[in-house]
Amino acid sequence: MTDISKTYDPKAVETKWYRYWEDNNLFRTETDTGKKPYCILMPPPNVTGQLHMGHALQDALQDMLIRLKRMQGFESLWQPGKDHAGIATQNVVEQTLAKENITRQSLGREKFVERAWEWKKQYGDRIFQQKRLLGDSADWSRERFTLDEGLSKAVAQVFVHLYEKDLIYRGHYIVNWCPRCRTAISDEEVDHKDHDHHLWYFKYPIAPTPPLQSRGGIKGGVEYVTVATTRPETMLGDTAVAVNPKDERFKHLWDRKVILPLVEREIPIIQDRFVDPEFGTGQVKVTPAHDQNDFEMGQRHGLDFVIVMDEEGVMNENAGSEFKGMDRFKAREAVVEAMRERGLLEKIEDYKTSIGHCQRCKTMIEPYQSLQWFVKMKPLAEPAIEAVRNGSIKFYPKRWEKVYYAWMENIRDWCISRQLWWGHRIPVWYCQDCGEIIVRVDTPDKCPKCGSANLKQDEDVLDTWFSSWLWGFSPFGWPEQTDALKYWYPTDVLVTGYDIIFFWVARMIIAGMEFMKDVPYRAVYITGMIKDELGRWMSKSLGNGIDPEDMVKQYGSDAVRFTLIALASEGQDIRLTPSRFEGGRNFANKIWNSYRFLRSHIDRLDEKLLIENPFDLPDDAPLPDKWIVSRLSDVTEKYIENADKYRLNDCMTGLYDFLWKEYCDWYLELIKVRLTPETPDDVKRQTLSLAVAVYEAALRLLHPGMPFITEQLWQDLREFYPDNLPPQLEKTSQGQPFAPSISWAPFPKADDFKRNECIERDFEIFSRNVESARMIKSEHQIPPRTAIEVIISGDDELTRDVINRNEELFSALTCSSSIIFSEDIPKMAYTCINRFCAVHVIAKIDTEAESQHFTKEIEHYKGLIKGVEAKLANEKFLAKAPEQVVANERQKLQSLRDKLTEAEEKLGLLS
RNA sequence: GGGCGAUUAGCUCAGCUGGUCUAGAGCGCCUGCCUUACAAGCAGGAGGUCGAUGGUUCGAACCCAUUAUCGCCCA
Repeated sequence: MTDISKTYDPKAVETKWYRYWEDNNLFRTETDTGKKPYCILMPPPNVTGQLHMGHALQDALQDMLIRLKRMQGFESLWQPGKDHAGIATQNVVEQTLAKENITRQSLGREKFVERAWEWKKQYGDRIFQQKRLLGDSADWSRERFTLDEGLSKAVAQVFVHLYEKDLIYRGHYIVNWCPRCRTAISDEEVDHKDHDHHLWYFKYPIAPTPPLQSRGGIKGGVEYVTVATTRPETMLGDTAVAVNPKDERFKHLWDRKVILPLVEREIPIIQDRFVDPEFGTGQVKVTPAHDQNDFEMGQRHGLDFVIVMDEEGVMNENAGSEFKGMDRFKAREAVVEAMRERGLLEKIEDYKTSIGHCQRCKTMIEPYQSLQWFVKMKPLAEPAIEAVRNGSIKFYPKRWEKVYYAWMENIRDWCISRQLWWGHRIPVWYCQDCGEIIVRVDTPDKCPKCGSANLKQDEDVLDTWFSSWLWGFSPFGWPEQTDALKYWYPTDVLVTGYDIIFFWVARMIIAGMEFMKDVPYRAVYITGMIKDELGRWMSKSLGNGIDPEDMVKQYGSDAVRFTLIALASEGQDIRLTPSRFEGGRNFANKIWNSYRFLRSHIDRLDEKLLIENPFDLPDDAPLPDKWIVSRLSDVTEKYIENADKYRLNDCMTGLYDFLWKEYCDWYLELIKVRLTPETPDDVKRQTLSLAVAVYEAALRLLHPGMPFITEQLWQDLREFYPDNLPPQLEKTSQGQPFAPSISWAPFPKADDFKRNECIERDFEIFSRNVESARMIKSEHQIPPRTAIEVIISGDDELTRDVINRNEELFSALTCSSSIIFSEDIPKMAYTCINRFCAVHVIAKIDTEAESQHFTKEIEHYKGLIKGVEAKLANEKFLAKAPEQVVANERQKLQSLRDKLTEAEEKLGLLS
């Protein structure tokens, strides 16, 4: 570091060191080092993904843990990977094609998939390049992609395994259908939102035979039932009307039929105990192919299933010629209108209801009957529940365990087939000749039953999460029993947000228990989510996102990381504004400048090498030295404790306070007394050796959270040591690929440094009294550099002893010419009482300077008063300005006059 | 309807097992300092009856009950 700039400039530093780390393979891991393994699985981002603040937060936390464990001597693997993101990627590629006026269908499946791979090759690495800007120390050489050959094999293997265990089945069921994505999605991918909606009441005429038994509801000779619905267009697919068998009101309708209007289909009236008599009229329409409850009712009563829409939500021929070809919402209006025209619309009520939307594209979900593949989850869930219950996996914060149980205990079957082209194609083949279903990992060439080669593979692909849920073991080569699998599994901690506990965390645990018979990780650290300053989610549509890459450019990566970690307390959401990163930047700058201070003093020494064991302090070492070492020990101990509990924010704020307040504000200020030109070089060297040693240890403590600046400064201070290495590194870098880096230096331990609570108490006595004296000076406008006489009273032996032994330091920090202990306090003295004693200050007042000061102040106030008076004398102002503004001006005038009077009085006293 | 979280200084938030909590930090504000590491800084200061009510306790921001407001998740 030839030229140390006055402010820290992260740009040059960050790219330089990231390249150094990668070039020297410092993040590479091996399975045969004899070290204990430590592993975090990086939640695989979508290939379509751009880095957002959530990644930045979670990566900062993960990287901090990974770097910490690496420094603590673990073989520390951060396993990276990407997710093929079926729907998202398919959408992006389709949009690209649309620009060339090509549709997916016109291109054909094979070509389309090729294009998707091309897209992935071209853009898929963007997010990992961005992650490098954050300083992520992942082992990139181990990167995996969910569509890679190995992982695809794992997916097929799992499918076959579950199918053979009868845990995967295929059937016609109601699924959540997204008409825009044109695929089924799972329950978890549906967001329910409350809407102000309507309830339409339709009258269905009762079929004339058998003869009328009751006179209820007869109008103009025709009898009706009235059903209420929130989705009028589905009435075209009604195949029954249902009433509750206990509902006495409708006993007369049993065994009757109604004529479904518009379609003119005769449908039965059935009795089903799941009908809620309170809903609408208590008579409900039944649309088995378009509603979950109705579907079940349809099965119970053997009703027809009439699908009235196609996969894009457009009415089909079953809806009748009047409605065929209409979009479902258009059809809704048309059906209502048609019913009105026929006099069959009884009324419309306002109604609040919850409507499902596709999480990805926000389109309203259509409950839709179709042929899909499902996983039976209940039997799989049981061991996963047990794993958390018996403590094999712990959640941080613990409350998320409840959420996990709630979902697991009410788990429903998982719809895993997707009507997409980009993804793992379902490993099922249908013999076109004999109808045999063949389920296997490798493509069969002929039917095992009839020998026919006329086989057709299932058209659908699997839910992307069907590969992600294997992420606990698939990156290590499963199903092969690789060294990596044996070494790293189970991993240590998963760090992720609460938004994917169901999607991913829970399912990963299920998969781990089923396929590895062990948990995939021992801890789950659930982070909060990043929100905007109003507490809203960041989203493209709101335009309230903060781009981490911009923030890194503006404030530096370390500043962004520090800020995010410091803000991340116990999984609380974080309200973020860009200005929050200033705190991190200022801290980085503080670290930088404290190094400038150390360096500039070392540069002034004739012999620049520092002594080797500055922590071995003699008993008569200065108080500040013993104190800072003790504080270092304490902050180290607390850091390690907090890191074990995933309270990483406390780790960071602890270091912040240590470095800024204790090291810089107190310790460095105190050693300045020993760094004057008059001090002999060997005293300076002694002093600086400890100052640098403490600083170097602090850099190591700080490195997991702020990797770049710490590497830069650590590399620079190597120069002060024999062999260009701080003493500790040599001891432990044996056997490692040798490139000196703080990222391989040993992480400090609390007992590397001597904790001394007596010294800390002494220091508190000292510092409290310094503060008292300073406060008096500040309160009474005594300029900092004006010498004062200090008298201390009410002290005890310890206080007197501490002050006496550190008189020189006390004088230096308070600019005092004398310190005496006395109970005889002159009347002129200013007094401040603290916990230990009373501090009195007698200042020699520089009358001339004070006079000048007050004269200046008086002029200043007079000028301001003149201005305000002029304003208040202006009639136009008084007439036109808002009342509040005028009142403010009056108030301002009064306070200025008060201040003027005060200043004039003080000036009077001086003369 | 069920569950969870939040409510502490003007703002954003810490406060872990009840006891140096006589409640802290950052930002903002006020006063004074360009003291040869740092004005992205230094030295001081003002500002809070910890959402409300009741209870447990020698002692409550913290535990319990009730309640209010806001947010999230599930149905």
